[in-house]
Order: sequence, then structure tokens, then C-alpha cells
Amino acid sequence: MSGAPRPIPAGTVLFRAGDPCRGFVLLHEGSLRVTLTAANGREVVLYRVAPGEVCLQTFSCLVEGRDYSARGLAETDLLAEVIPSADFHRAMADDEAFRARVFGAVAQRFADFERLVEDVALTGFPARLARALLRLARGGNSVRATHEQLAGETASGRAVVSRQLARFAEEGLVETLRGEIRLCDPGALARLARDG
Amino acid sequence: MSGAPRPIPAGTVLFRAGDPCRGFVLLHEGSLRVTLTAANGREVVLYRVAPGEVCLQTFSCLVEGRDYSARGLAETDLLAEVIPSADFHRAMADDEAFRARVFGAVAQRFADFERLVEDVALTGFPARLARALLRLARGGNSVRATHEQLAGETASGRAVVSRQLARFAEEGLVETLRGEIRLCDPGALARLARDG
DNA sequence: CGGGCGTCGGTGATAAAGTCACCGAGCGAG
DNA sequence: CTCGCTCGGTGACTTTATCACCGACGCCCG
Repeated sequence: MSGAPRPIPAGTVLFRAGDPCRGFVLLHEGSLRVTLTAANGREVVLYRVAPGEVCLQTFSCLVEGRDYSARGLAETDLLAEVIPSADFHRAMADDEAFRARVFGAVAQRFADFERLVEDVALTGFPARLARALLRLARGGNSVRATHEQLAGETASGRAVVSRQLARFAEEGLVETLRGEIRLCDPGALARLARDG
Repeated sequence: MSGAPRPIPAGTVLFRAGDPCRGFVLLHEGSLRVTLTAANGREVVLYRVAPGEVCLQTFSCLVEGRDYSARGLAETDLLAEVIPSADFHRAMADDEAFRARVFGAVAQRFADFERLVEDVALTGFPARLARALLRLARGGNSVRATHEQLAGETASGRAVVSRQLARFAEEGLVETLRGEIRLCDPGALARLARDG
């Protein structure tokens, strides 16, 4: 398409709220976390961009000429390609496959947002936390994350997470270590995640 | 593009969660409200589709072949055009103006979702309610809505809205009538909406 | 006009969630 | 080992949400 993919080390902030937008980001490898930060410092994870996806934070910027409204952080080392605005528009016009890819990303983001809203607005905290654990475990039975990070995932406070995890541990659903949560009974967690 | 715009009376449910998707909706006139409903019956307003915009709930469906995940209700009488999937894809390929319009709608939805998440996850209830009132007043100084509806807008409960409105009334910010709220001090409300 | 009835809103009681502050435990660096 | 930092546990409190109930209003109809 254009521009060579370039490596970006984990921990890099690709963009922050208020930044002007430089180009369209297509991710080849790694995980990009997009978050929203409140005035008081609280932070929620909006979604993650996976390999093969395009970052749509960028999309809104390019289309409307707006600045970024959220923060993008490289969760792992990345391999990403930055496509200039003109090239992006041309590819959208000419390249069927590229269009399909962007559409897919848009649909995925919508689904993510809907999930997030449903979680935050309609779901009790225990189920929300169970969902976050299952999501972050990605099929495995262990999550490497601090309570602080889980608070970001659940749009809640660190103390709230600590207490709920303690309750889960009492019931034998999880085991908590420093910086890691082991899922002892993923089935029960999944049931809790579904049934509220 | 295709298909004639057709009138739809207020109150019509255009789609509900789980429905298969029939086509791509382009709105000419009126206001379409898209909501998410919980198992327990609680409902939040995700966003509204305005004239000239496309309904992106439809978008995700067509692109990914998924069913609807939310509910679409005609808030007023509508004039809408339904574009078959094939026509939609062709227009996206060929028609620059159509593409620009769809992109605009996507960007708008993203902004709406971000606002919603920010409201629900990062903002205290009084500010959230103030924002909802200002948004629904659309520059005017009166909102025609029941407390129930405002609960949907703020992703909260009816009783919570009642109490907060009573407090606003005490402070002289609003005056409450049956089915209507008068904004007596929009400036103060705006300040509250901004500063949390 | 005067009931009957459905929606709307006020309110008390209680539970859940979030906030704040503090402290001790674990871990790594020097 | 000790310093210093992050991590997590916990008590006390505030805010928000939920549940249940009831009176007020509007409307239709006899």
C-alpha cells in the first residue's frame, strides 16, 4: 500500500488526547491499547487494536479533521504502518480488500463499544469483573495484571477490584498472587459473566 | 442511489436485538433512537441518528453478517430509505460523496460512544444529568421528558433522577413540571456539566 | 360531574458500588 | 540488609442504585 511497517517498543504512547492526527495506523503485530482518561486521573480501557486491524481513533481524526480524543499506548512491542491521509482515501476508493478490512475494523469497534456500554451501564460489578478476567485470560487460566489495571478494564476503582477478587477467592473461583490472578473455576466465572 | 424514501410513523420499532438485518438505512427526516436493553428491562440510549445520517447499527450487520444487537425506535415520524446490501457496497466503491457521508456518520458514532462511556464511567451523576438536560434542550430552555426517559439518557434509575432534579430545583437550576423540565439557569448547568 | 385507571413522580429504607486514606507486605536495586 | 517503590488489604464514609409504596395528576367514560 505505502510506507514500510516500523517497529515501536512496548510502552510507547502513540497518541494522547488533544494531539493532532498524523496519519492512519495499520497494525501488523502486537497490541495497542486505547484508553480514556478523566480529569481526576481515572482511566478506562476503550478497546484494543489487534494485528491486521486499523486504529479507528485515527479514523475519526482523518475523516473529520479532529484531534485525538483518547490515548493510545503500545501494550507490547508493535510493528505498525502509518498511511498518509491521501493514500488512505485513495485506497478506500480503489482497493476492495483494503475497504473490507477497514469495514471489519469499524464493525469490531462498534461491537467493542457496545460491550463496554453494556458492561458499565447495565451489568453489576461482579459479572463485569468476571468478564474482564475471562477476556484477559484469552482462553488460558491465568491473568497477569495488577488490581489497578483490572480497575481500568472494569471502569471501577482499585479497592473495589481488590475486595471482589477476595470474595471470588473465598468462593474458590480464583487464586490471587502478586500481579497475577489464576482462574480456578473458569466455568463458574463464565456463568457469572453471563447471568449477571 | 436506489429505493424511494418511505415514511415511517413515530413509535415504530425499526429493529430489535437479534433481528436479522434487511438493508442499509439512510435517514432523510426525523430522529431514530438506538437503545440497548438489559435482561432486567433497564434501557440506555446509545445514540440518535439524525437526518442525512446513516444508521450504523445496520452497518455492522451488513459488513459482518451479524444480527442487530440493539433496538431502533422512531422517535418522530421518519422519512427513510433502505438500501440493499449489494447497492451499498457498490456505492461505497464508486460514489465518493456517499463514501464521505458514511465516513462522517462513522466518526459521529464514535464520538457519541466516547461521550457515553466518558459520561457513564468517568462522570458523577449530577454532571451526567446536567449534560443530558442540555443535550435534550438543544439550545432551548425546556425539556419535554419524563424522569423515566431521563434515566435512560443517563444510564441510571428513575428514582435517582427524581431526587437529583429535586436538588437542582432547590438550587434554582431547574423547575420541574409534569413531563417537562424548565432550565432556569442553563449557565450554571453548563458549568456543572463541564467541571463534574 | 365523578369515578376508575394508568402514568408520573416523591420518598423512605436498604443494598451495592465507589472513594479516600492509610499501612503493611513483597520486590528489586544498590 | 535497607531503602524505596509498587502492590494489595482494609476501615470508614459518600454516592449511587434498587425496591417498594403511595399520592397526584390526566384522561376516558359512564
